[in-house]
Amino acid sequence: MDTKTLCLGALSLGDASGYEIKKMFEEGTFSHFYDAGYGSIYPALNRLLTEGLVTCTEVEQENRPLKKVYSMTGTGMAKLKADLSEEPSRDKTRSESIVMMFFSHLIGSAHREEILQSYIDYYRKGVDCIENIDPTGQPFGRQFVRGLGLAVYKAAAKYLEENKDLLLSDEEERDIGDAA
Amino acid sequence: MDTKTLCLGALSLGDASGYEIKKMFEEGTFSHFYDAGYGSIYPALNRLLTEGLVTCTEVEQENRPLKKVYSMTGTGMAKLKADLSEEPSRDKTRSESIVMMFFSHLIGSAHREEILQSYIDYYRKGVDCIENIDPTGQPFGRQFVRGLGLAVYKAAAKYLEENKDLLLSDEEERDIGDAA
DNA sequence: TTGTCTATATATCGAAATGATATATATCAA
DNA sequence: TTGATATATATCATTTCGATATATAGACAA
Repeated sequence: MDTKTLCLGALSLGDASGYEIKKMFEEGTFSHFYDAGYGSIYPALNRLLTEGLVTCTEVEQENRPLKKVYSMTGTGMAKLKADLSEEPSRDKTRSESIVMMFFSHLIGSAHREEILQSYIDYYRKGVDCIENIDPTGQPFGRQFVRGLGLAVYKAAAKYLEENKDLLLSDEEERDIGDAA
Repeated sequence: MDTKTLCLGALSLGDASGYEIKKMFEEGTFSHFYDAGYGSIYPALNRLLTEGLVTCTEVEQENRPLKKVYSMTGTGMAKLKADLSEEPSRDKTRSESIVMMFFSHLIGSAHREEILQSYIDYYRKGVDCIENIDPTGQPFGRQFVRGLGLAVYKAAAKYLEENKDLLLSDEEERDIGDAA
């Protein structure tokens, strides 16, 4: 599974431009479980075009630049279903915030507080964002994923808030303090 | 922050070979918050060598191939601290399992069950793995991260187990069933 | 003996992704 | 006029990915 598959998935929800698909990854439909940027979305859409899995229509807009709207072909839908029927590979995660908390003995306490507060905010905003999605009438899988995101984000926010003292307390062997 | 920084972080915990560092990403120290493979670890180590941030000693072993053990230099430690003191970029996540659950209306019910069960097992194993790490005497940040991982993994496993009916129930508008 | 599997090790490569940036069409404020 | 914002498409040097290769061993089955 690669960005092509996710673009097909996005288009299975309705025709969209590259920019709109990026929005879905950014702070929308897919944001809490799949990450992709312009540098992979546009090449993926071009590959899908070349392979006949999507079609593309240029649309003129008022007060806005020209827009390319992509649609799935029947072959594209078949490919999406085939990809979804494979064995999933393992989850991939990279969190610089957690790395910094792991090595928090190597950084100053002001930075530590900053990272922690930003991370709490990130999860609280994520909870709000997911809660604002109305699950009514959506496919069961989509409702399930919404609930999973909520459960995880709430648990993370709760833990971060309740255990901040552990992260922020000073260790006797810390070799840099507020002087850093 | 890139794989070089994480390799420096790994070496701040003690000298190690490329293979041992990979193990830390795979099912060890970093596995639930930072992902990296051989294809990025070895080039990163070579770049660190070129830049004088690590040194490397070849060690002969009995019944085992030659091993290259890497150590941090003082410059390497300074670089690690500098990297850890920057603003963290946003978390990156990719979960094919969740993608498949999101589009579960497009796949057969046997595959749905399989994915769900594998995902529950994955989280349950993660909980066991983290619980087996003894937090005693570790830096507070490391203890904090262990607790965060536990909180999140438990919440995910709990949700998955308690809501499996939602994912596995049939929708009237499903256009493929067990025939796929 | 060969093949397969496992574990410990280092390494590589074509394809994909990254992060930053560029460009374009608009609007608005300083 | 410049800078910021929003909507849009696109690109590029660098890094990463996933699979694979190679090496040193040992164990086991055909």
